[in-house]
Amino acid sequence: MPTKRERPGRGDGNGAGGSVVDEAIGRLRKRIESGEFAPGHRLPPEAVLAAELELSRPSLREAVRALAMAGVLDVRRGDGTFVTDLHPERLLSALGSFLDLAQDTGLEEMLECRKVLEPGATALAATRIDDAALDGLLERIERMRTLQDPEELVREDLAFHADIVAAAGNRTLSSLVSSVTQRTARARIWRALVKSDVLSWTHQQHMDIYAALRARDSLAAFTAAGRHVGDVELWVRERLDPLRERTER
Amino acid sequence: MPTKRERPGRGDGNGAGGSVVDEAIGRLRKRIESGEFAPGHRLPPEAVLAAELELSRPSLREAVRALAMAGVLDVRRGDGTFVTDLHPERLLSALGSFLDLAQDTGLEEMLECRKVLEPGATALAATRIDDAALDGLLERIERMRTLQDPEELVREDLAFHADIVAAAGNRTLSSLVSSVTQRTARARIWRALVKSDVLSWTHQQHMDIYAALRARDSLAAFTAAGRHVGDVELWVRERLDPLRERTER
DNA sequence: CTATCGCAGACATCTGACATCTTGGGGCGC
DNA sequence: GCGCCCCAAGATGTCAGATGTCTGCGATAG
Repeated sequence: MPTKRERPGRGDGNGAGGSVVDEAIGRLRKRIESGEFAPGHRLPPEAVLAAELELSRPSLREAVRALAMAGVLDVRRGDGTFVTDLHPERLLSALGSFLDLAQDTGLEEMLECRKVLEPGATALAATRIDDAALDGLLERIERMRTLQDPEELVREDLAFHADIVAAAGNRTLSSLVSSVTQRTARARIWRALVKSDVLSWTHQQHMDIYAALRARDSLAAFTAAGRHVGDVELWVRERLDPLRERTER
Repeated sequence: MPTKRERPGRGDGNGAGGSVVDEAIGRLRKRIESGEFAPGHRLPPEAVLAAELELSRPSLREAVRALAMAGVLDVRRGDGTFVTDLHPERLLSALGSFLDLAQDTGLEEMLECRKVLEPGATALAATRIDDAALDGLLERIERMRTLQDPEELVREDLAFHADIVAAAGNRTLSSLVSSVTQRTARARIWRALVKSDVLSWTHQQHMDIYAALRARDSLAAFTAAGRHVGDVELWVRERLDPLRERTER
């Protein structure tokens, strides 16, 4: 029997699975991989494509919608369906936009990822950051001293770290970090935690990181970022653990 | 008409956008976020859900398919549609499988990400790895000495590093690394590069990493992994650059 | 008590049609 | 001749209805 089509557990759904739609996704994927549908390419109208793949338009639309969700295709109403630029950061950001649905139990894992990512990214940034970006960072630090609204403050803190990673000049790395960071940024979580005592030590640590970057000192940047994230992790953990016991079933 | 439905730019497709389907995706997302649809929960039949959201079944199916692709929903034919466990690694691996569609120009960025990720992950693994995992690593190293087929060898090398990251005990971190690593693992690229001279230094470096892990020495593990990835980067770069000039348009 | 059969429910898919938006060209006025 | 406006073609967006097929569980017979 050539195609017995047993069910491979349908692990994550994509690939060439048992359904017509999954198979269409796989076929479209292959045609993109092969270069037949290059980045920026406009693919045939839905009706034509559906005929080629031998399925109905609604089913094709499901496949296209799925690929659009993954950041691979870009459908423009009234115009056509196009292949995106397929830049890693686009695919990663599509991925990351769903990461904040993760269970709260994953928060510690996320923080641990930050602990791995940010020191390296900051060290990398120290070798490449330009003066304009440095001035911007200093500006953000100063602004954080004046802000009172916790939500605004968290946003600014996030932007501070995002700017640093962006200064590393690796957009893939940026997307990776933002995927993880965004997850820890749920306002509703932080709002209950943020108190006035945060500013005291975060400000100093931000200044340490800034100074290391200004000096283009990778090692110091690595150390400062590592300590900062580590302290944040401790701070969050000791405030979250008692809260978790209460919500335990 | 009550809902004027203006278009807010339709950023990357998801969220509550201009189309009925996008809005349905956003609404389902919110209901999952709010806890109304908890992990493992079975959501209403398509017909009922379509009625609730005030759209047709094909459109609802597009939304459901998109969320299934993102690893948020799990549709079982003949049974129903369920919310997955929403573990970060599931969400990451679901859309992460599309990362290898990224343009080849991103390969250097990917390697740089590995340079940031692997040392930290390896250092973390040094604090948590158990003896069984260590034995498994040694076994892989030995197996790599005997293998000849480049493809098999690359696969084994990948598994070696994946096992280390897995030993760090952070599944989110594992998925993150595998997203990046998998991208650099395109067999067609490596097959042209791998030569017999690879084994000499990779074997020694793998042994260094193994020794550091066995000693539970985080710092040594960090250093060894960093040097290994750095050397791989250099090795790839000096073999890829001349090849790139040739394929330049 | 167990194993098998059958039915109801749920997803899978198709056919066909209509609505709406984008785009580019033709007609009109200047 | 040049530029603006309008409209028609094409593409996606959405819907309705109908039928196939599989899963899971209860009923039934051994």
